[in-house]
Amino acid sequence: MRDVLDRVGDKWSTLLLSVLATRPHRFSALLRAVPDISKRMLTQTLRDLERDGLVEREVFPTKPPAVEYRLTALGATILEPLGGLMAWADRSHAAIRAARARFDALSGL
Amino acid sequence: MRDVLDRVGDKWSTLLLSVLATRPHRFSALLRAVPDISKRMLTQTLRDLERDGLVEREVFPTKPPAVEYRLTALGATILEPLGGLMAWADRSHAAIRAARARFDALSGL
DNA sequence: CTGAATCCATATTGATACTG
DNA sequence: CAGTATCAATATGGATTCAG
Repeated sequence: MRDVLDRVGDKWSTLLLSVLATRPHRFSALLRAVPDISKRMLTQTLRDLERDGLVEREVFPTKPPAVEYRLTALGATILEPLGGLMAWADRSHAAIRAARARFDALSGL
Repeated sequence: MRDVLDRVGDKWSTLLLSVLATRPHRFSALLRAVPDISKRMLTQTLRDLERDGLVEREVFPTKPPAVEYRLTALGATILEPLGGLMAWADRSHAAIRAARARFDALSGL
């Protein structure tokens, strides 16, 4: 349970799942689609998602090789609950920012 | 957006929110309710949740002092989307474990 | 193009000891 | 009881380099 949510809560994992929700992407396309992710973290996060069966990897034996990543059926099922959470974050970010400002103001006294 | 989800994805934050969902708890009660969390991480996570306005802290000026933590109205609103994700994790953990076993078996060849 | 391997700086965390 | 302070161990992430 904990380690399942650990991945869900991972910054890059959620971003990658969101991007792959629209359509399959190649490695380099993901690199461009997710600003600030390093090649290293992209590889590692994709491996984790693949290991968990949320993403699948297809290699096209062209030269140079192309690799496409797509959501699996299982991976698609997480989009709804994940979307619920992102919607909450969207609804609440104003309130959260306000709370942070209040808190920080009081801390600095 | 990212930093909002960062907290949501945090292992201890989600656990604490779940525990506080049932009823307010005192510091030491939380320490007992969440196995393996250290005093240090409990303090820090509670501060973060308080700063974000999801949890509030009430000090009773007794001797020795007692401090109670409870969900705020905002904090209560996250329970539903969070529950959705935990339900997903619950539904999917078998499939995920199977996927991991498959993946690890192939990796070890 | 896709990725593995290495090196290194920094961030997180646990353990411990101390305080109001 | 409810923290804070400090230190040491570890984990994490970026940059770089190399390879199929």
